Amino acid sequence: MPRKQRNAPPDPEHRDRTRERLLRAGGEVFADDGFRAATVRRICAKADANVSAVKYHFGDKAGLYTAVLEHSLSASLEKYPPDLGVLPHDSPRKRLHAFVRSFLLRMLAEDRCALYGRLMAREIAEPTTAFDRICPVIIRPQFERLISVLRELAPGAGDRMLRQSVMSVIGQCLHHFHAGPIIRRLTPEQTYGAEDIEQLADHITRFSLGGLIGLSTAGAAESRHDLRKKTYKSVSRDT
Amino acid sequence: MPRKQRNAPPDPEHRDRTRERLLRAGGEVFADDGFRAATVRRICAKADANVSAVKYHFGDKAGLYTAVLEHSLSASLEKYPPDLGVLPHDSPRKRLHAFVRSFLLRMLAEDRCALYGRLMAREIAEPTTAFDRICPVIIRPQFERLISVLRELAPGAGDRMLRQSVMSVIGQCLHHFHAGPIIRRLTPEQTYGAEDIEQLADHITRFSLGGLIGLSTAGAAESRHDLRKKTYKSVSRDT
DNA sequence: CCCCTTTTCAAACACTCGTTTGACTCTTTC
DNA sequence: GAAAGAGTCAAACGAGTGTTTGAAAAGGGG
Repeated sequence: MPRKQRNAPPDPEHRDRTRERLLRAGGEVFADDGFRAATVRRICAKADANVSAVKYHFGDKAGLYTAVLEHSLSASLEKYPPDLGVLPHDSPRKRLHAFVRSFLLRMLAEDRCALYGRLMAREIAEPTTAFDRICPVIIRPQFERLISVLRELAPGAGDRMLRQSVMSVIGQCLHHFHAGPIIRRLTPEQTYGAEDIEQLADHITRFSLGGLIGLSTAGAAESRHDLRKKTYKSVSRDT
Repeated sequence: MPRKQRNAPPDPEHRDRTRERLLRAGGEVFADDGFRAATVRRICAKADANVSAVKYHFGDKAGLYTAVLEHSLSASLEKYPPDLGVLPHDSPRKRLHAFVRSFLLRMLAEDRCALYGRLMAREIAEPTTAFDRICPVIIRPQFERLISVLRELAPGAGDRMLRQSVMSVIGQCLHHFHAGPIIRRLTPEQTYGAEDIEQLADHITRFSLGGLIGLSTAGAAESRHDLRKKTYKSVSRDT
């Protein structure tokens, strides 16, 4: 519903649609700076709109933010569907690769459709009031989906091991977003073009596959008493 | 040099040392909120000091921040030395475990000595002007040290694989700090007591050891053409 | 004694933030 | 043409921020 009620815009040439320009500019600024650091003035300047337009169209800054979230969610799901073309009966490792790849693409792709992934990543690092609505419908399902994939890859693993493995996979992916500027400085060889993301998805997938195997097999054998110096009483194997 | 020149404090009972109270309060607030979100008024309230004390003792907010950085660095190195008692001729996997464990402890320990790790983690996610001074003396050496450990664990690995494996290890550790609140909500079973950190260090170490093995061996065998659907022209094996 | 330095304090300054106001333009409807 | 609504705009408001000011307190040295 881009055309509002029935009144035409005041300036038919400049094609009003201030609301949509605000959504677009807001998405970029929120994704770059996060909710708190982003300013409505910067968003409005980028959208070539007056500051009071935020109040008129969205109520306030938080209203614009939630509108941006919902708007970019649909745009992202359109381009990067949850499974990225992988069927549920594909091999688990193939589904793990699809998960990692889509996760990375949603955050790191220079495409505008990657806005939602960046917003989610910021929401994880610095939750806003919108997190309560996002968690059960976005975060939680992805968490459960990844856990089911990992469970197939490590059939004997216990719940704690699976939970922590999910964190290991997610942590690897998110790190390249949150620490992106630092990584670029520390290792300028690492770039984030389309091919780099594909290669990175391969790396994280293989690294995680190996990690799961390492957890399942070598766990009790040697690293147990080799790693620890003072073996705490806890650390009961959870498999 | 806590005692300044030669004059005693104006209030001998209340034990001046405003400067040290500011350092302590500043460390907590900066670690909790990050440099930008932290406010000097909150720090001064916590330190029971006047706002202008920041200007007097440290020049400005940035001066207090760098002073906090240097002050907490020494306190952290005292309790969590770089190698945590691991000798350079220990086995590489033992050194990897020591690295991960000290990395986690420096961030997640409830101890006040973990301030510096938290400050570093915030600096990685949101660099300040102090990052330029910190990078070559703190970040870079840790990066190189971890790379040398991983190189021993995967002798045939190429530079790119090693770099990305470093990011995989660091990313796993940092995730538990940055996403801590979300993890606690998503999986309340995960806590971060002293024993939990030890167990977490075990998990990340084993996961990463397995990941390195998986990268070195299974790399070319199957996952190569199994994972990819449209095989980009890049992705030259770097081993 | 007065002068000097060090340190503290309440108050204000200059700035940015999100938000609000009231008038204004333009279109549609009666 | 008049009334009403949709949308925009410059300007200001109030609350926050980091920073600065100028005076006052306190002790040491001449």
